[in-house]
Amino acid sequence: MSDILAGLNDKQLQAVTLPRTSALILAGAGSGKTRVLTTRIAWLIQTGAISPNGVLGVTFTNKAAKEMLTRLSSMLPINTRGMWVGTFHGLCNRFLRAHHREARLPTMFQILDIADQLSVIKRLMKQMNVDDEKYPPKQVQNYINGAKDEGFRASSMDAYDKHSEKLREIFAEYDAQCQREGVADFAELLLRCFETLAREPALRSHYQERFSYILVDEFQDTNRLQYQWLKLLAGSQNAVFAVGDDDQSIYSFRGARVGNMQDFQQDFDVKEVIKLEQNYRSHSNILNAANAIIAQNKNRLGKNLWTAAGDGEPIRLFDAYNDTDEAGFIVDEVKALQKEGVELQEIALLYRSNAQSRILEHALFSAGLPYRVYGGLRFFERSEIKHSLAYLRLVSNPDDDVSLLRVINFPARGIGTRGLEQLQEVARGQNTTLWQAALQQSGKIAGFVALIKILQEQCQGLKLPEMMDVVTSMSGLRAHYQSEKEGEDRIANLDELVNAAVTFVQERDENTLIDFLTFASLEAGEHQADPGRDALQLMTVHAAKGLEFHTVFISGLEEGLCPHEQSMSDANGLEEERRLMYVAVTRARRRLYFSHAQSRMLHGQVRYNIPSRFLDEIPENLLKRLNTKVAQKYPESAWTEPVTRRHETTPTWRIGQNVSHAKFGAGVILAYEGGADARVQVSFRLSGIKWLALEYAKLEVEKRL
DNA sequence: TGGCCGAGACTTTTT
DNA sequence: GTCTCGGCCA
Repeated sequence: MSDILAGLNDKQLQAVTLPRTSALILAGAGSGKTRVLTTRIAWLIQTGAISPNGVLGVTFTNKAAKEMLTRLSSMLPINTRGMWVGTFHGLCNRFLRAHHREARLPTMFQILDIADQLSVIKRLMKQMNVDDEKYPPKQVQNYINGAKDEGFRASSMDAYDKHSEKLREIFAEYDAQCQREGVADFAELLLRCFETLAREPALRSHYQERFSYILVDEFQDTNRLQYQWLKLLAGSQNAVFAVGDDDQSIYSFRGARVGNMQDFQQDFDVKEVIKLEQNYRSHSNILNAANAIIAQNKNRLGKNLWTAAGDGEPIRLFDAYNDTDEAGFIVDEVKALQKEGVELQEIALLYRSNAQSRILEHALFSAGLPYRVYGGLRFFERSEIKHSLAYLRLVSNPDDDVSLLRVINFPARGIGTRGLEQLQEVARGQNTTLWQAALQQSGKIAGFVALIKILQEQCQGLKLPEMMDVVTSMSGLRAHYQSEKEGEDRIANLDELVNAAVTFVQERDENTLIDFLTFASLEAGEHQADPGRDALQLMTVHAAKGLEFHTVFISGLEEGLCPHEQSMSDANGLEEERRLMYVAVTRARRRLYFSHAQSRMLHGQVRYNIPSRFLDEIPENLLKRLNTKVAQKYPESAWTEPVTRRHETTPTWRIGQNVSHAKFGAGVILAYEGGADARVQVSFRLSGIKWLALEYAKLEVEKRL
């Protein structure tokens, strides 16, 4: 009937044109998930089922939200600007700004990122005299965020001993402190929105009536709170269209709950589960490998990818002598691919952990190959940017203690630790913010107060980019960096911040300071600039999710790295590692390389790892082994045949690891010798130091608590 | 106040 | 191996 449906396959079409009921779309990698999602919205609007206002579209990343809106406006002649399509956090923020009174937040509340949050926690703990050895601030932060992700406040947390009581107490104090300062952390945005909707029937029914169609992307990544939030907005009437892939759930460590997919079918009485299994990305050798790997997982809804595109090339497997050798191999292959005409930006080097990138970078750098590493500091996380934003935040809300502390003595104005301690003392005594306490001070602190007041006056009526200029100059930031030896980059970034403000004002109609500050918090910017240049893409497997490349190298496929040693002890952890492998494999369109190294330098130690068990799970006929090169390159003595046999749960050994032996009891590994008859030196608690041949001695990894 | 040094960490991180 | 953090000193 209309051309927006043209080219959809049967399953996609079925999903797009479902009647108004809740449905679960199991969308495999490369199955056209985003297309289905956006076409569904377009179809609903086009057929008159709903107006653009009645749609709620939720994603996890700004990128995905933007992509949906862009595609939508290319399909339909509508203005997408006012539509409620965005990230969980973005939409909740929008709600909280609109209903700040009901949500009990100040008009200009500001958003804390993880670093800001940590500094609040540290400060608070110092104030409360909590021992940070016993309660590492990072752990406290995880505790608080974990609780909020589950929908809990301090008051509903269990405490069964001194330790958990203390944590709960810090949690409560932390929330009180944020409330005083008028700031909200990421999890707070969601929780506060949820609580407000739950508490205010009028608001709730307003939104429930408005959003009769709710669409959710990456449903497998939702946490408990997000699930409850969706449930609340759906009420008993609205249709939730949940798109996700349980096999690509790789964020459980951040609170994602795959189980939400099962719960969803129950709670929303889902009659329609549609599987999108046709893959439009890869050749079938790649898909068959992915299918074979993921089939080993017991806990899944079940799905098998297929393609009409033919077998394609075999997957190339390289057995490296060590990590340098592995990197050298990749460099050689990349050069060959380059000669074949493959663009560098179409080639990805994936690894399990960031630490692995260094050696690859080194090899690429020596070979003169341009590359781009994802995952470093993002634009809005840079210190000079955070400093100037802190001034801006103070202009907008001087009660923001985090920002005040960040810049009260930066650039240095002679306000030392003692002065600050005194200030904090006063604030604590009066139960107010640092700013309120600072207003009563004289001397240097009064000077700072005056500066902020002047900035506030000067910014009155200015446009955003002009404000930036005023603030960075008058605060002395610019001058400070100009006098710094290595300050050029920082100055350039400050200029870039002004540019960002210009673009922000142009792209959206918003022009207010608070909108920009919110934008800066919720969208931390690109991981690295310079995307125009043709360069290899280096990133973790996590970062690669959602992307695709002509060629993919997956390196470090060794037990202990992938699966990671800290995840392989329990079944759930191992299954998630396998999903990670599945995600990695399905990134490749045409060519896929696996590599592993017999030894590699990790944490300053040489470690000898056996090949990843995931390699064993791939049918041999899909693989092409490329071992010959290494055998020639290295002398007989140094080269040992790749280990292919192995029992189910062979651990990898490293120095310092706790192990236990049937006869000798518990001990610690002192040294390790690799090779054909690998042996370890163990210091046993009761029986002293011994060398043990790994082939015979039954050593077991000591279980962690 | 800044800089230097030693200790300890160190999986992944959409907002 | 390399980065960050905290303590201590000039």
